[in-house]
Amino acid sequence: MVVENRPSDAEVDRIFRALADATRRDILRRTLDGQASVSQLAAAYDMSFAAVQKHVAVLEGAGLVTKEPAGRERIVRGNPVAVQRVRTLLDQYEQIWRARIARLDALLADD
Amino acid sequence: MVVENRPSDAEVDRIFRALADATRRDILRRTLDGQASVSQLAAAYDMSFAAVQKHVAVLEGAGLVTKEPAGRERIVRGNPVAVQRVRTLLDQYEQIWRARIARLDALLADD
DNA sequence: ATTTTCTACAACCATTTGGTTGTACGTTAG
DNA sequence: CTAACGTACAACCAAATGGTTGTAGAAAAT
Repeated sequence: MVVENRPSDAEVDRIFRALADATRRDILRRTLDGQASVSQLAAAYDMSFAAVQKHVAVLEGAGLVTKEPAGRERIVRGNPVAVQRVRTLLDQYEQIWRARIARLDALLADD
Repeated sequence: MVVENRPSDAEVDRIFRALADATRRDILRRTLDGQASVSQLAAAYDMSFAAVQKHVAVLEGAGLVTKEPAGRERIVRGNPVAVQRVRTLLDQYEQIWRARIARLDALLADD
């Protein structure tokens, strides 16, 4: 059974909003490439630990990343399923456009 | 010659930010499906004309939409090329994840 | 046992965002 | 010509964003 519930507007808002920041996109890249603790991530950026913590929270709130406790650390992992879902969303816009082109083609066809 | 210059961080910020609002996503859908004037768009939403005008401006700033004068109206059209570019961006995240999986597979292979 | 490390969270601040109303101006209709 | 329409733009406002510092607590290292 494929769950694949259609995401709500608010969820989509959160996903795109999370992606609308270069630091967060970089965190997503890193954690898709391999897991990292919050402090390891924080070391990579020229901002406070708390700021990076917030960025991770935004990504987590969007479902793009998961955070799992491991001793005193929190391990952050990129969520490939969520990324896939965003692509699916974008596909829908392309479908709309292709449908329009198809209609225009149909108009031009002299059958 | 394929132009396809890699978009800057700021450009990507603008694109995702533009998509992080349900009204703007709806405007994009409509204008990919078929052109519309700003006032036609405004009639579709429960907010002021000026608010819709701003949403269109955000989409235009992100390159997701173009605005062309036609008499006293401004015709808004969705830009399929920009949509395609966003998809390409998302693809890169998936590539990163697939590369990781490939590495893990290589580790497990006992050759 | 003490200190250090990693995290959580609150409080604060400047800037941006998403909305409003109001004014002004070019374009089309009567 | 005058009125109505479509747009642009400024000014304003509340809320959200992206950053900071500071405090506190749990886990690990010495």
